Amino acid sequence: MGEQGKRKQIMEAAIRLFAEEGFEAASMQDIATAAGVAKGTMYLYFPSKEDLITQVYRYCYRMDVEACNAGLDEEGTALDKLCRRLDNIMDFTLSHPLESRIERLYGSRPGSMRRPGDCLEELYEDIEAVVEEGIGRGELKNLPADLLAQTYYGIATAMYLFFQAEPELWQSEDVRSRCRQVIRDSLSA
Amino acid sequence: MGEQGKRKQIMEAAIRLFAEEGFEAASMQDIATAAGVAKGTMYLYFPSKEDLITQVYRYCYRMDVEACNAGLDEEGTALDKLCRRLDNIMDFTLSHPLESRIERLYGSRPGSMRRPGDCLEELYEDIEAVVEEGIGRGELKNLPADLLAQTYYGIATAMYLFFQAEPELWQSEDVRSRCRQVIRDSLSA
Amino acid sequence: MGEQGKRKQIMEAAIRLFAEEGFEAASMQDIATAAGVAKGTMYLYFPSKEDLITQVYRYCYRMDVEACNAGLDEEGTALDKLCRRLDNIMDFTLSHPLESRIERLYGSRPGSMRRPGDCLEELYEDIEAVVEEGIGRGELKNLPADLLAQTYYGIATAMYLFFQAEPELWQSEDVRSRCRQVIRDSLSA
Amino acid sequence: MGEQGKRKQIMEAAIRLFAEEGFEAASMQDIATAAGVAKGTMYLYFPSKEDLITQVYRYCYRMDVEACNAGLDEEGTALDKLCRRLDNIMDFTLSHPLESRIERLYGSRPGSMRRPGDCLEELYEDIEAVVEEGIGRGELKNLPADLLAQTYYGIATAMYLFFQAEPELWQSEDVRSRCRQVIRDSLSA
DNA sequence: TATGAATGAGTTTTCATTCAT
DNA sequence: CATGAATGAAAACTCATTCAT
Repeated sequence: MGEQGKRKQIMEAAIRLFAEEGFEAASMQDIATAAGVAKGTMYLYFPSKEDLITQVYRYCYRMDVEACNAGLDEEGTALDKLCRRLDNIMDFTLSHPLESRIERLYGSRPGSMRRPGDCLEELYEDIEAVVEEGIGRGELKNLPADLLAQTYYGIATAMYLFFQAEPELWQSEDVRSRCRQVIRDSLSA
Repeated sequence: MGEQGKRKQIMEAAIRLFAEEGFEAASMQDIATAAGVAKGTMYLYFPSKEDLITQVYRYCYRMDVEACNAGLDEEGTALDKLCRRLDNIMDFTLSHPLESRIERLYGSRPGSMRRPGDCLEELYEDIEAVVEEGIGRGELKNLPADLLAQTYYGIATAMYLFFQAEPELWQSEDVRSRCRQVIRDSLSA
Repeated sequence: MGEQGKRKQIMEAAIRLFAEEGFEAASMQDIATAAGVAKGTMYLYFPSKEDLITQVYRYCYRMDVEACNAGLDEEGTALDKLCRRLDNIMDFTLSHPLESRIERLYGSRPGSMRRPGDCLEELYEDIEAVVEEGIGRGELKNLPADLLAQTYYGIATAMYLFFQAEPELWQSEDVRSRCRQVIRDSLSA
Repeated sequence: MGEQGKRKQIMEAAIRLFAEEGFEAASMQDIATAAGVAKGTMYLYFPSKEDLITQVYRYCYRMDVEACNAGLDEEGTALDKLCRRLDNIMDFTLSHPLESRIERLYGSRPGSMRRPGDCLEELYEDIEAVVEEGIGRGELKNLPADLLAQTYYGIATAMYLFFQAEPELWQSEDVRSRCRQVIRDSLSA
């Protein structure tokens, strides 16, 4: 028992410390201590700190992608899908603030542009696919699909940053529907 | 001559290295070398690295704020002001990619929420003031002013990140007007 | 094996270098090299240079106190105790010149008066207790006990500094008895 | 005016800062600032910090020697001279605590044994001359003259350290005469 | 003479990584 | 597998000293 439990302990401690202190300020020793393992043990599961960071990021990113894509195919139109996605994002973000902070920290990491494959690509592709279809159908504005996708992502990010600070506001169905309306208005043709 | 030239050299080297490598990865020695001064000279102009970071940030931030607010009062409605602001942001960002990167890096620094007075406050206040007025006049959607302001900011950020990658697209008046339309649609009542 | 051997190596190297070069002039690197360990290893055993200094001092001080107090209760009168103590001091000092130099260096460190608990207190108290008793019995001169104690300490220090330079002289029982006589004459009523 | 005034300002500031902070902790900049001159000016009057330290020490030392020797030839016996000297030391020390602190600091500087000519030699020689004569006359104990001189010096130092802490005690003629008696008893044959 | 900006060697300290047990 | 002592490269910062003005 616990063979891969160690790995999980390390990941969880790393998520918390990276989110709270940042990737540089959290030391391998800090994480080891928080995870209840020895420093050397870290290197049995992750070949380097850089690797740990990447794996932590990918893990958070994957959680996010999956949470965001949940139930999208139940929706008909592109706008419905994007609004559903907003709900998903918000749920994920409010229930997993550490993981969503990791994503943001990693995204603004210097040199992140030099790490192709790491960053947001799949997420953007998923959104872009929906957006492209919507543009094709004349449902969405006629702008480059990646621009629209990025715009959508920007709005969603703005909103979850806002509601992270005031989570109870998002409980109001009225507020939620008006937020969806912002999405609809901004993107629809 | 050159007395305060040294200070400028250091600031410029710091802006470039911080933007390219990040605040932690760029060492004082790196910056000194890039600025063509000795390590010790850095400390004649900036008492500590943290202080250098703060001053670099404030300098970039101030440039940004001033560029963004230029000519806003020539515009009548809140939406006009916000669209003009989008143009300003885009101009600033395309002509000063390093400075605008510094701003983003600083904003996502760990512990940045604990540094009051440093971060974006004035910028948000400027936007919020416009937004609030627009809401009051029934011109903008009836949502919390800070949420609308943050949404606007999110869209603008999304757009400038997009156009930084494809700057020539922003040259098209057609694209520009459709971008403005996204702003209008998303915020107007 | 050798686990706490490292700590000892470091302490010994530190004692030698501090005694020879002084606390400021001996760098952590110097001491590490002399101890045959890496710089980083120093910080496994001592959290800072200041801490190393304090621990080195306390170690020397404790050796001294214990050596000086040995067998004092075998002596009857205050003067006998103080003469026995002189023998002890001299033995300690001649056999541990580095340790006794550390004590003097530390005592004359700037700011040492601001470090209560560090400096000589117990040593003085021990002497003072003997002196006070001797004054009470009319055996010693009627002067403030702390003045007499300090005077005794001054004589003893003067003597060990002298005999450190000419150790073979102290081998002469004749010289020793005349030194004791100096103590007796100076303090007795 | 003030040509050599600068030199004096620097010396006085150095005496104060060295006495208060120690030779290493007081920086050339600190002293320059305290003296009201520019850093570069320091080097017009003193070729190096080490040299400044030495000159400061010699200045204090000379003051001390002169103050201590004052009026000695008015006294007849060796013991009278040594008691008079004690008065002189005490007066000097109580009126010039900084200068006397400098002497002590310098004396316990590491490497001071490697600086022949700097340290106490003349002072000891003066005392030794008196002591030798006293031994020759049978007035003082038959011990090596340098040992007796050092003992005398140790007692005097102990006393002035004591009375620096409680200066008003030294005002009592009774206390003073008993202190002189300690000197007499300890040294006389 | 006087200045103070500039220098760079040197200091303390941290931390990712290795490896013998 | 797990440990944690040991390492040393690298970082921030200080300060005596120089030198152009």
